[in-house]
Amino acid sequence: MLDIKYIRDNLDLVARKMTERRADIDFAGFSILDQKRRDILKEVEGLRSERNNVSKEIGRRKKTKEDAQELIDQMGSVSSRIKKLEDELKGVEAELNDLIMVIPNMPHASVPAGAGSEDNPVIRTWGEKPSFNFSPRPHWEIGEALNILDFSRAAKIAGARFAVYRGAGARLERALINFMLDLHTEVHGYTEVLTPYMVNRQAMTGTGQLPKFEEDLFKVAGTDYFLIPTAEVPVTNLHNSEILDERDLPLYYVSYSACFRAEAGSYGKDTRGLIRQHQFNKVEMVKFCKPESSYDELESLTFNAEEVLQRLGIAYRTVTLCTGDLGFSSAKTYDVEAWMPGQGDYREISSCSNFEDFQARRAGIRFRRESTGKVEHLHTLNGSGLAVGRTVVAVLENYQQEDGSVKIPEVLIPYMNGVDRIASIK
RNA sequence: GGAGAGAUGGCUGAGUGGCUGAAAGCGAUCGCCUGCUAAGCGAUUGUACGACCCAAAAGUUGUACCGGGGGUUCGAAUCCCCCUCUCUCCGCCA
Repeated sequence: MLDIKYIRDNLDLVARKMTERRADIDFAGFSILDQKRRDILKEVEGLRSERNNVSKEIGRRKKTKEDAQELIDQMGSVSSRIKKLEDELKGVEAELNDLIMVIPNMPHASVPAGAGSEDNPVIRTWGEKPSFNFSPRPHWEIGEALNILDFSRAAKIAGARFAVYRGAGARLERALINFMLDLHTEVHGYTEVLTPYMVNRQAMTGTGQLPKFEEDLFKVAGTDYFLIPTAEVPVTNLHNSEILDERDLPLYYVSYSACFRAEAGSYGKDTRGLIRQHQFNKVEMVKFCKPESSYDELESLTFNAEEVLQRLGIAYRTVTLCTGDLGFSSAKTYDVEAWMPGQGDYREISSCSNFEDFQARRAGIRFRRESTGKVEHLHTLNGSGLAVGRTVVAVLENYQQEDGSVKIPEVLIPYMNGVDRIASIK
């Protein structure tokens, strides 16, 4: 969330940025509630102060056996007035909170204005798209022909938007997970964590999935648990309500997790294949850092994600999300899009974001700056490193051979127990 | 699932109705002392939200906060109720 004082002092700027983001926020209502809250607070605090003083005097008189009944009677009415104001205050604060929690983050000054994904500028491209002397097939055809992906049996046991991996397919998914985790822990300096896949409402609120996007989540019936849509949620919330030491920053975490998304509102989109599943695997990088370094950290985070594709030898491009395409909690996001020959298009395979202090304020994640002794909200970032299912898509489609087999990228061969090609047995 | 014990500041831990934002110890920071280190001595060691002041910072001041929520009371860390979490024992279980 945004700092309430910041909104109050920069109302016009915030309102303008929210329009760019296409977020419809009731700022007039905000101002009224904010003023009302402070008015009530002023009165109630004055009365509480009075009550504290008089109560002390009552205590003193009782000790010296003086009569205090008059003061006690007097405080009775003050207390009931306080109670009434406190109830009122609670209501106003709840309303104000409801409003503030659905205001998205402010886009960073470097984020280009735009309406949607078609306005995202490409900032770099890497690698050569493979050329085929046959027409490249989509991964679901390759995978089903090799009997390594099975969508119809997945539909039988779960439904649409699920997949069963089999044999070398399952091994490929696992190989990619291990390859990515090893790269980020051994080369890029991240600490691996393995977290719960279900979290409570507070954690979901901390990273911004709640209260606004509950319909995108799976909720576990009969409990107050939600299935995580990304490891960002448990990992970022690892430090919620903490004050970290400045010397411990930056913190780098990498976490493999299954991810669960309801995909409400995406009916008809990517209905075939592994691109859009209710459950998929992802290796996620999360950083906690000081405000002054978060944009440098965003660059290195994005390069860390890109390096996975470079080592796999898969062409990609990186785009900056424009204001209209930016996620709710993000101040700036780069999407890395891998070339997928079977789709004939670049597809998002990683999304790297700087949330600045937006999540840190929601989740209460702070650090103490040694030079001033003051606590400040730190900055959080995260990025996929990478979405594993989509990486399988990229490998199958980029490394497909005319005979229907799929070569295994060099770096994955050790993770595939020496297998360098997936071919159908018959 | 049953029975019991707990939750207090960076940590340990006192505190059973008012003088407690909270003893004491540890740790940390600064200073003194000191060939070096250690020891010793002294000081410091909240967070949030308001108000005042204000370019800002600083400062002054008020309120709240002892797991979370509600209640009793003139007054609650302290009494009562509900919830969450942790620990121990029994049962069950991968």
